[in-house]
Amino acid sequence: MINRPKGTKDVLPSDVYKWQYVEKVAKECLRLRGFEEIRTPTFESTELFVRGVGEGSDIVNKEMYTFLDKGERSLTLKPEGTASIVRAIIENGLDNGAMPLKLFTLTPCFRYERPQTGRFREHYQFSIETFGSSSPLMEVEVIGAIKSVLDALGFSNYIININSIGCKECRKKYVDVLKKYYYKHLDEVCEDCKVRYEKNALRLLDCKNEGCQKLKEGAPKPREYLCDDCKKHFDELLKLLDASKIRYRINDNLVRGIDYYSRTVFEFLTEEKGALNVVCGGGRYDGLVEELGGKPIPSVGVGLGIEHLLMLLEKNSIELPKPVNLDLYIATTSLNESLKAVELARELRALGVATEIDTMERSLKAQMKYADKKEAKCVIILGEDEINTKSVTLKFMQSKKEYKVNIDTHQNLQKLAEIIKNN
RNA sequence: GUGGGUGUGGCACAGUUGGUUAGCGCGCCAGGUUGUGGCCCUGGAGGUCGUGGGUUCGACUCCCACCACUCACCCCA
Repeated sequence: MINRPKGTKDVLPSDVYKWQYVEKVAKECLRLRGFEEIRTPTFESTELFVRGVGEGSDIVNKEMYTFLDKGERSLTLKPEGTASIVRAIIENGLDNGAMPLKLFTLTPCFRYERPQTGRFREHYQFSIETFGSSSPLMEVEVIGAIKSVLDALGFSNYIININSIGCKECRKKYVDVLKKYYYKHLDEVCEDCKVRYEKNALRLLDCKNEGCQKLKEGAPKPREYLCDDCKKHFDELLKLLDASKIRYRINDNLVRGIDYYSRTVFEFLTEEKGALNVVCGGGRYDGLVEELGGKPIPSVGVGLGIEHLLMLLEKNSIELPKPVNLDLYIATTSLNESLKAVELARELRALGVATEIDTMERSLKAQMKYADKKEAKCVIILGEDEINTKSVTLKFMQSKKEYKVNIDTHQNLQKLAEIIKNN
């Protein structure tokens, strides 16, 4: 027995409609705001992520699916979506086009980590990426866009947390101060924090260990060390959010795990434990395009995990609308009848009626049961009488309403299709 | 990478002082009026009890190892 690889998931027919619905809603929300879709490869040169995501990050250090292809090229399955999009922009010269660029994408992401609730080795990320604006208006645009998706799905059980970690310059100063503060207490701090101190000191701020909380409380915060420009940017952003009636909470301990963020970082947080507590997260990454070899173009983006979102919707008892998959089932009990059914089905499908016919040569009872299981909207039994009189009884499974309909002319078939659609 | 939990037909489970044909529910297939579903009844298919060793006259039940899944941590969507 071959099983699915660890950390992957089968989306079964009974659940696919949820994915389709979320995708449809998300794409429509973004389209309404002038965003365009972009699609990039599933794998990229390893170098792209090493430079984009950051050499110091855990994603690059221990979580990437990296392999050599037969031409000895080092490739990596996307661990996140942003670097790939930035590469595509530079490579295709979109950075020379109209600004701002407002893009969205839906892409699988791969990270080699131990799976747990809401966390997989392959997951789908819906992300929004914008380029060209250094104004806080763009943060509001991006936050507003992803919020509109959640609104449209009826999900509001989150709090927007926001913070500024400063630009390269003021962050460097801040990290020095932070390390100086922690230096004296390194023996009191948990093992993880010791590692953080060395590798990524900013992350000291989101340690959840009980013993570290008190020290964390007293630690200096990024906002206290912002340069004038960064401070102004953040203040304006808050004003704009207020004016947009977007509710948020400043969280001085909010930092993010990917190196490319600058100034604004934000997360939509829920009450859930563990990985599920983040609905989506993002921020500004002004240096990334240049870092990857393009022009110095400022950027803001956000990513949302589809599996996360679906689990959260379920936990919040939010039901997504289930479409009618099958409009009509045509039952037959002989090969001759089946031949006629094939013909009738072809014409009705051309009229947009989702139609299924028997392919098992089963009894009428078995076929009715099957139509019931498949939640067919209605059924026609096509027997010798019907074929001879060119007239069928259309039965609606739920209401049990029945209609006598002639199937002799194309016009009558159109009528039949109308009846199915309108009931 | 670290720590905990669990592993019995497609799914959810019962099955312990170890005893000989391994059970139930749902699902699936067929039949119960030869042209009609959802309820009910009957029958059927389907399991080397995660895998490999060990203890024993005998193991789904005890021991060991491995594997898988799962939850939490690190990290992250």
